[in-house]
Amino acid sequence: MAEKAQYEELIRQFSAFGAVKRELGRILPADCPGGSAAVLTLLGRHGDMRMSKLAELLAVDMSVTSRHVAHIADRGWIERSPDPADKRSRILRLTPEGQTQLDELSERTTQLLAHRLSDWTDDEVGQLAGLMARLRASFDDCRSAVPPRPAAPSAAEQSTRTPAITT
Amino acid sequence: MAEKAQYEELIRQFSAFGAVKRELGRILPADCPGGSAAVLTLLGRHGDMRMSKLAELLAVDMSVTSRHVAHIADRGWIERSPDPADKRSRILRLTPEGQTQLDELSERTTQLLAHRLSDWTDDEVGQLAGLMARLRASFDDCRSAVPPRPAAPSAAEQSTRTPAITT
DNA sequence: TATTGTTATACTCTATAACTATA
DNA sequence: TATAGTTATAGAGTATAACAATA
Repeated sequence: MAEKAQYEELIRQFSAFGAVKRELGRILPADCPGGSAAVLTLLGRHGDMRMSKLAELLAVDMSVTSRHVAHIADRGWIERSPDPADKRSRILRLTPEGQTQLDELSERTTQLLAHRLSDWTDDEVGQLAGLMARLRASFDDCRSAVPPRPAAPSAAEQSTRTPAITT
Repeated sequence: MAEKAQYEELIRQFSAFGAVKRELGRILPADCPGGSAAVLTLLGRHGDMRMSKLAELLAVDMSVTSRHVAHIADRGWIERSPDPADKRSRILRLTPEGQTQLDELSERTTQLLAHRLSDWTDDEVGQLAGLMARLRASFDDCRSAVPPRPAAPSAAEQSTRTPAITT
């Protein structure tokens, strides 16, 4: 358990991180904003998946996911095939054009980081990535562990989407 | 200089960090969104300053700063006094009410982090904060060092604001 | 003429709620 | 009745451009 002053310092760094995020956003292609880039990256990393799985990985509401996905589908970067096992679902898959776009994204961001972090060692980059991964994990763990009722959180409580109205 | 795969991993962590940011945003008081909180925090940390200095610390355009500042001034959390040395400028200063609001913010965010990072050591928290500070510094350095003409970047190039039209 | 700060407008990301079509 | 996904609407953050007051 750390000191309060350390948490305050950490919060300040979180806030300042926005500037880094914005600079990375500026190098994106015109019709591929951050949300689209995130979807392409996750599909490239984890392979074909359903909307709900993608929403979970993005850690945003399904409605948000739906809009990002529609945007990149309009541009032919992904295909949405019906899921034979469940006609409500759609399977998302990168098209060759999507892969090309993803390669372009990777090229640009990698190049920017290579410039900006030219004096960072391989080990330091790994440390930062590792600590940020652990940070995310610490927040994820608590999302299911903390809620009011300590026992067996329901599927609805863990869901990333707007709860349906239980009339 | 690190490997391309490491940069890609780092980018993924940057993207996932949004979930942490959003969770922190959810605990803010109703009339104190993230932008207002950032302004209060910087004024508490660095003391009285002018709009332009604040915009630089926030690393956003002055127009954005102006809106955040207007929001918290409307609530009586800061005073905007005319700068005797330059009548175009305004000096921003936390009011006692602003300090109270800032204390409340600090209390809430500290408490959330204490919960989420309960299994992090003091040293680990410090490492993450340190690496993020260095990350920001690496990006800042390049902002003034990289532009097209290598020699003596003009004031306009370093400014955080929309350049005036030079008619 | 240049700079400080404000305002108007537009774009991106997000969440909530209501809706559909399946299950 | 519950779930997968879509769409409409609203709120926050940001950037660009045009503007007023002052240097």
